Amino acid sequence: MPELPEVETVRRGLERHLNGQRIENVELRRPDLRFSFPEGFASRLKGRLVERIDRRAKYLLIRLDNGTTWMCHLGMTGRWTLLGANSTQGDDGKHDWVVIHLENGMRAVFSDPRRFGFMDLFETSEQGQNKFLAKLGPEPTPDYLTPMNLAENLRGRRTSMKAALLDQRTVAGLGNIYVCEILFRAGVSPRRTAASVASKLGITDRVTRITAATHDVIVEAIDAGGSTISDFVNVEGDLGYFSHSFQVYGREGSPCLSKACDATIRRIVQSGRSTFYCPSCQR
DNA sequence: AATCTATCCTGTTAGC
DNA sequence: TGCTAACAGGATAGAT
Repeated sequence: MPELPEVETVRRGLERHLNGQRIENVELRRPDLRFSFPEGFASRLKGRLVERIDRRAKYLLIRLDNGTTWMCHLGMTGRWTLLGANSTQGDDGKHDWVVIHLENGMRAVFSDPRRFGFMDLFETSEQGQNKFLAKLGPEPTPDYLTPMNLAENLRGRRTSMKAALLDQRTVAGLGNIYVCEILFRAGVSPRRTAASVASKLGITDRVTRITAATHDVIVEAIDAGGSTISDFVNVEGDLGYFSHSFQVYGREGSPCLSKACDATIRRIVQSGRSTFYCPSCQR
């Protein structure tokens, strides 16, 4: 499944192949994915030049030459594949919903079996008003996420730390796996309330540790994504390349990997999602 | 106002 | 062996 580093890898791959290319034709093979495509979607893309591609959280933002942005979210199983003019490789057909025909004869194919992905079009100048982007919190990188603004976003909230970090208004782009890993590295229990982590008095040790753990996990994951998936074309499967580094995710019943800890990783359900944590290391 | 729950979807896997 | 049920999860709408 595409996690943030894979979205970033896809961004780089799309940028490499789509930048400067004109969209010659767009095939829409169904009227919706997670949501309906916007009105006139295919015709509004047709004839446009791709200027560059940005990313915000897990959203791909494809900038077109007429001042519009084509937004794409990969959902759970969304994938872009670049195919040469005569190639059918990597094209399973069954879940290929959007086919972009480029001027140079290549095709960019969006497939998504579970259809949790979605696309949108908006005026780039009105990006701040886009409903998907408007409420997002800071990116999980040092330039944006600081102990100060994390503390502000947690202060007074009665919800659990797990739920607070999954909330895209707290930090943008974190998913279930990352939140589990971040809280383990920070040594903070996922069950602890946000309010107890960010005291009224100011920045706490826990806030500092969560901030640093977030920066580190994201950087490592992006590096792992970048090094493992070297070429975006014909990406192999959805297996988590970062998964070999998991300390807690999916390790229920296995020993904690911290030195001198003999506890067992536990799984609980919070907000309808699995949480993995070490009851001894995370307090 | 904040926070919880159900919903969407289907391939994979665990259990009987 | 073959069936069913649980599970995965981002973001939204609606309920509390």
